[in-house]
Amino acid sequence: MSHNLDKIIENISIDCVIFGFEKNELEILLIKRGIDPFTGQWALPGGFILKEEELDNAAKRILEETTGVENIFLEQVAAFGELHRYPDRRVITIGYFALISPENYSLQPGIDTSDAKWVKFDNLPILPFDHNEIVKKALKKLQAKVRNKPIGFELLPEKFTLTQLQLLYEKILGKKLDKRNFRKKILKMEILKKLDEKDKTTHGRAAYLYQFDCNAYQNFREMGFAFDL
Amino acid sequence: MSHNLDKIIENISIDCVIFGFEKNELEILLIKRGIDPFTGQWALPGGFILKEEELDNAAKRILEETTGVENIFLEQVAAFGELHRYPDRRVITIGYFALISPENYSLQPGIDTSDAKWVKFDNLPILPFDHNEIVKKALKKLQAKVRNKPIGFELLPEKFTLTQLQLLYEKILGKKLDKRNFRKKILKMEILKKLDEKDKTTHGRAAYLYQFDCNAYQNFREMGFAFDL
DNA sequence: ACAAAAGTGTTACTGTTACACCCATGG
DNA sequence: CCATGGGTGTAACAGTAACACTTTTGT
Repeated sequence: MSHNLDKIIENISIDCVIFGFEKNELEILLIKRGIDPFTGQWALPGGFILKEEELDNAAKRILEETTGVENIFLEQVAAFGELHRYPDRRVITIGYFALISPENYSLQPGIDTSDAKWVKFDNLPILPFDHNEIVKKALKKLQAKVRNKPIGFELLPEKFTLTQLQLLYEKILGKKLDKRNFRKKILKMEILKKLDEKDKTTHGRAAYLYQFDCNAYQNFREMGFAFDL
Repeated sequence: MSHNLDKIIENISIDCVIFGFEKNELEILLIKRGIDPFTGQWALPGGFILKEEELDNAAKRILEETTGVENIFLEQVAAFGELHRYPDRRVITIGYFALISPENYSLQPGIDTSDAKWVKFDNLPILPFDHNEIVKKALKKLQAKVRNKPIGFELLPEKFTLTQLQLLYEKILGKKLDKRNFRKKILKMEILKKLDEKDKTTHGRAAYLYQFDCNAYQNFREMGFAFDL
């Protein structure tokens, strides 16, 4: 059921790019639109801002209402305002993005949405509006972020192997990394706790599981890496 | 004279953070508001988007109409949408920023603007709306940019000394840099042409003047520095 | 001749890259 | 016992950081 038109700002919307990582694949969360324009097409979860609502809250609310994913931290990407990006009238949209671990959330399509699913990033279809543009920019932002701050906590299950973590980085950056160098680098940060358990689901030798050390991790993220002149 | 209200989108505005560098000081371009709210106060140049206008063009037009500065490249910072940032009604603003060399532009206050001037960044007054927030975020973006790509072309006069360039970097980054290391680093990029002329306006020993080598500079900027994992 | 700013190299250290083999496990 | 993926070290190289004195010029 759509929101009352009186309560929304007609010319500004929000669209969310939600990245997930599952079965060693980078994914993105799409919804099937339940209203015009583009009813029935897969698109980014999005919606309009209420007149009395902060932007960040609007993003959270819209994501929850359309996909059931709640209580996550969304970050702004940019505003997108091409003249005819929205067919009916002039609508400028503000892109948001987030990283989550799909297995921790169950999808429940809601307002204006008839379905919701994770799609492999590599198989992303052509999306309506300028949604492919938004995804592209969100990915760039994510790549820039990965170079500055450690990432992964949000995308991986609680326990994971170093190989999984490396695959995640490779998917985000779109290139292969050296196993030994990657491990050295990531372990030197001292944000990982090695567990006694091993992951036995894989074929060959069992791999040790790791956990993020939340305190160290948070410190690191707040400071960022120092890329100083 | 204000634009016709029918032609603008009421709920979305643009505000511009224009950085300059003059007499070894980082500056910012402010206008004196000629209309409510906040008539008579110094603020960022800003205005509303026309219904049939691209965002980037709107930013250019607004900057030109309010300050006389034209034909420069503006880059988006972010959208700012706090509930009561604009007193009369809900207005979400999109921040833009640019770097220019003040001496190359003459200021001509225009629409809705009674004056325009450069203000030292260190003496920035308290600005109306959330303009101080916008400036803060624009500076962060500028700092991030400086770490990725060479900068300066836009902010310095055609001919400049290495000391001037270093001061510019120090002002942007807000810290002292080592003279020898700075020179080594910047010269190794091979984006500067050493001239035969010297700058005799200073007190002590005269310094050689340099120019940017536009081709090399553009290449460098497009590629960015490689901060690879 | 003195005050002011320009210019210039070296060394130690730190981080990055490239690279190949043995190990544990399940089937 | 073999196929599969896990795990490990080192050496060359590149970049960064710390550091102080001499040179040129105008007054």
